[in-house]
Amino acid sequence: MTEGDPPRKPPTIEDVARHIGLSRQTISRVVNNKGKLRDSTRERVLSAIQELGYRPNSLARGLVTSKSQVVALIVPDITQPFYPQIAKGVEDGAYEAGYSVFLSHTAGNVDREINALERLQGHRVDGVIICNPRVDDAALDQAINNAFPVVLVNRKLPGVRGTVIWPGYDSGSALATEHLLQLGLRDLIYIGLERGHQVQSEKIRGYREQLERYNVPFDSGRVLAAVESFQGGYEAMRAFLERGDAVDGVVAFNDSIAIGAMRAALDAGRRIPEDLAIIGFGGSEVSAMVSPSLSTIDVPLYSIGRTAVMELLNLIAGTEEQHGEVHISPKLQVRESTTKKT
Amino acid sequence: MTEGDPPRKPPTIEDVARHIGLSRQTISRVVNNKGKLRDSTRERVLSAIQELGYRPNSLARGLVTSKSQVVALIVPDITQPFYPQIAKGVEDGAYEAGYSVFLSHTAGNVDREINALERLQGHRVDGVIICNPRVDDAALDQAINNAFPVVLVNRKLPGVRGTVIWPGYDSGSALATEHLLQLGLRDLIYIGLERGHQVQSEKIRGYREQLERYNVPFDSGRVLAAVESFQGGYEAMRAFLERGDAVDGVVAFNDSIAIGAMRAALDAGRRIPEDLAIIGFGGSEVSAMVSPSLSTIDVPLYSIGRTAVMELLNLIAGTEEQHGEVHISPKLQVRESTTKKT
DNA sequence: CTGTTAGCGCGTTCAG
DNA sequence: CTGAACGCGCTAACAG
Repeated sequence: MTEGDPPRKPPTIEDVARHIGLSRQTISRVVNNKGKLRDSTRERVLSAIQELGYRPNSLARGLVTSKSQVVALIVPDITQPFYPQIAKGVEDGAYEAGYSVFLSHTAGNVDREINALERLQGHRVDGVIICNPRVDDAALDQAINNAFPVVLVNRKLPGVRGTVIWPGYDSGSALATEHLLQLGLRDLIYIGLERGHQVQSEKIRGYREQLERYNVPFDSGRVLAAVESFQGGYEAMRAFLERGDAVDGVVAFNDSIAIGAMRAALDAGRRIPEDLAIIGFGGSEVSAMVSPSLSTIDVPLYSIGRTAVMELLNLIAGTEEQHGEVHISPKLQVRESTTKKT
Repeated sequence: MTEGDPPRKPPTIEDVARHIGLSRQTISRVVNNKGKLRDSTRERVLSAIQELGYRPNSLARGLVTSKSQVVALIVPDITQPFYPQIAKGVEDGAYEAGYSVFLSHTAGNVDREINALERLQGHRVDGVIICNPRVDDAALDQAINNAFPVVLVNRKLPGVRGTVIWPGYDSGSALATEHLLQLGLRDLIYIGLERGHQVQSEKIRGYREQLERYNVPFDSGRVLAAVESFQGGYEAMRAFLERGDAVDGVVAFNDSIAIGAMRAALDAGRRIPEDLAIIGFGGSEVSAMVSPSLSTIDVPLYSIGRTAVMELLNLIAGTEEQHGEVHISPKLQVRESTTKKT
């Protein structure tokens, strides 16, 4: 019966105004809670809005206010661990503040990252959070200066505006290493990534510091390079074990690698943790699900996300310095993989 | 030196026009590739755009075209398995089509879901994808009819416009069950959720059908209710084992529950798969990382996400019926937890 | 307390 | 092929 009601245009503020014989401005006032107006008027307007199902058009509003009430989160790949939790923190914080959030993922591709940035610029987002940015400093700087405030997660950008959220990779790694050292283990190895980037080098720094603190010589030959995955950890560990060098403890770059390494060790007949203790990094859900469960460095991802939006909203509101660094401390989470049974 | 350059307003189309002494219209034409114009003119415009760093204002554009080039994805919780992969599929599809995507998560809260829908309505998004909607049919119907096209994932909505993407839960569950039955197992149990919802009942249907096909009586006392988590699976399995009833095979609602159950069985001294075979559902990454690795029903989440956007873009373009159901078939993934060693 | 007048930046007519 | 006028829906100034 209902005749084809194709894209029926939504009601405008004008429609509401005419519906009750008032001016647009009055409607606008009650919608935005600005200025004083009679309660009875407010009531009438509110019920008219209700009746017509009026929703203020954010596009029009943004056009005049130069504020879109939108922020964006750029991640390399939302399916990778870390990002979903960060995204949740961002979403929650934004939601509470009345902001909507764009999600863009870049597939670790610089061009796509730049492209996303430009598109967001077109949408006039009020601010952007970028996780593990791949673009170079100049591009970032340009975006920050010309388009919108930026919060960086996992990337330090010296001399550039924008706030940086930086999980304490060095301290976390130190925590992990010290934990093994306190267990009396001395033949440690580190399984990291192929190419050193900022995160990797910080983690190795923490590892090395603790080694030296315990008077264990740091041997770069005992820092293995692995592909960033379960498989990568497996391969690296298997290859190392075949060398026959002594090892009683493994510090891994992240949980996936750690679990891969653990699996390889088990397959090679090592008992965990009796023969070999392993500790990961990240505090992923998986770490509790594997058997033996994996000790790890718990990174408070959700609060990283939340902190990131809060900082961003501050930047947007202009109530804060244009740059700064927020450090977030990870915690040691001890599980079976480093617990000698008594 | 650069004097405080606070929110320097971005250049408008007018700025570009004046910069090279042409009219706005000309600029607009080259930006939108409409109408014919001299190549030399196009060149000049393009380089001016480049030089000034001009980005068309999507807000203004959307205001006049009634198209925002934005779609939204609503999920209960982006940190739950499934959603990140779906989100990635959505993002990729949208990106290629020149759309940006809003992500909103609802924490499984109906009010927040409605709120998100309204906010998106305000942003004049061109369409919305909702995963596991919690809102009632009426609210959905209202949104669909008055605001934007909707694609539903994991929710059948009879008699309502909008496209539905429905993974074959029944066939997947049947696949899992049949797999165990073919292994010669007959004392099966099913570990599902507390409260039956659409997905749960479909899965149980597939389970039951296969049981009957193999002349194994279906006993509702052997359908366990668990909280949807690793812990939940663990508890349910532990409680069941304490009852002492015979069991040689477990079909689980999802991978987390399956892994929890597996852990409980191992803790109770059962060997897997020798004493007990377990199969999950979902094809999560974890399933390959646990030991023994978990057989599962692999759901092509990425392509579900991709399919969802494609359908949505079709709806937006109006080139397609206003409703329909797209079924996606999951596949059996055999791993150690159901592989008798020979 | 409420109404009137301007644009915000852009695409779309319609004349040149 | 190009320029001028109009309006998308809304808020910010001013009036009244």
